[in-house]
Amino acid sequence: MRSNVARRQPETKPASSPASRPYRIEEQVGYLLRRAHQRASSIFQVTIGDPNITPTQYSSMVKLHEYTELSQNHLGRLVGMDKATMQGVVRRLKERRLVDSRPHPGDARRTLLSLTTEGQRLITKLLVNGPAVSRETLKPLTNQEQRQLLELLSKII
Amino acid sequence: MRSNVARRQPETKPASSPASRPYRIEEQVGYLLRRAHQRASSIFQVTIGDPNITPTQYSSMVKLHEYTELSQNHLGRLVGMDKATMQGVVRRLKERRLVDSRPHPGDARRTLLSLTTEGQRLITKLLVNGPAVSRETLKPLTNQEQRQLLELLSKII
DNA sequence: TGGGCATCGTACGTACACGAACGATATGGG
DNA sequence: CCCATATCGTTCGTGTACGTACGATGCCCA
Repeated sequence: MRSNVARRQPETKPASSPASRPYRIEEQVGYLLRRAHQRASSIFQVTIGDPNITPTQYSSMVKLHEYTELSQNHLGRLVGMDKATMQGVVRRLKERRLVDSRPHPGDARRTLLSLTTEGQRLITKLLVNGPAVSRETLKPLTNQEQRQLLELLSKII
Repeated sequence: MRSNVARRQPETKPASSPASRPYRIEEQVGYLLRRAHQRASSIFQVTIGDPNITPTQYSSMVKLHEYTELSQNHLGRLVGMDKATMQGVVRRLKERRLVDSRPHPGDARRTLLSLTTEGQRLITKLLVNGPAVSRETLKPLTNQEQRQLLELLSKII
């Protein structure tokens, strides 16, 4: 198609705006968010202080540290995770004895989650490194740009 | 709440900067990037025009559309994906007959990938919707903010 | 008070994402 | 020419992430 070598400027004129730029995957938000998230995760992994704790496990433990006790569903909503995803995260935390559970007294459908003593100890330790993770991730930006980025990301969630 | 109901201000004084704000998970880049990426992915899924094509499959096909033929490793570098991840993406695209492969003439280690005719047809169709995905994802922002966000994300990758 | 509807947690399937290890091949230096 | 080293693609294991379906339970209201 096109003619001999194919490439550059595929025949999609977006037709939307007249003077629209060519469509480059590297300039699309979704692509940039995926790459940025990749980088942030890898910085987290080497900076947080325990290579076996993942970002989602960390957020879950931080929330449990704040609230003391939460149902699995409620925790999932607080950290922005699907209940199906939450299930796996909680299972792994329980297997490692960082989280414990007991049935909800008044609602037999729910399970109340809380940190074990070891979980408390670990999250207290990891929280010290939390700021360093963000600092390292945002390093390429000036202070003002850092604030801007956080604000813009908040707006599109 | 503020006082007796269990928390706020856990006892971690970050100790780094004197006047540092309390550490809230919702204000950390990594967390915001995860949430933003989630939202972008779900917008992609309902907007791109084929629910069976994922964002990474899409980027891979766009690159193959641009370059005509690429080794698996090279493609992975272009779209920012690990070679192990690439393996699965390519396998699924081949299973659906959207991508084909042939051995590299001069290097027996490599496999050259290209779009099949059906792959060409599909990506040409999906590319029409590409801009709409980004537009929808960036909808909460003004034009200037949109440009800012893209620039800031590029900087931290 | 009972039936319909929502919510909670679980299970299964699919797809990313990456580290680690591996075999095959390529390449450069001695 | 041969070996050390690097690259290419594969496989395995672990951990998100979400849709869908399911059973159990709770709750509202007719």
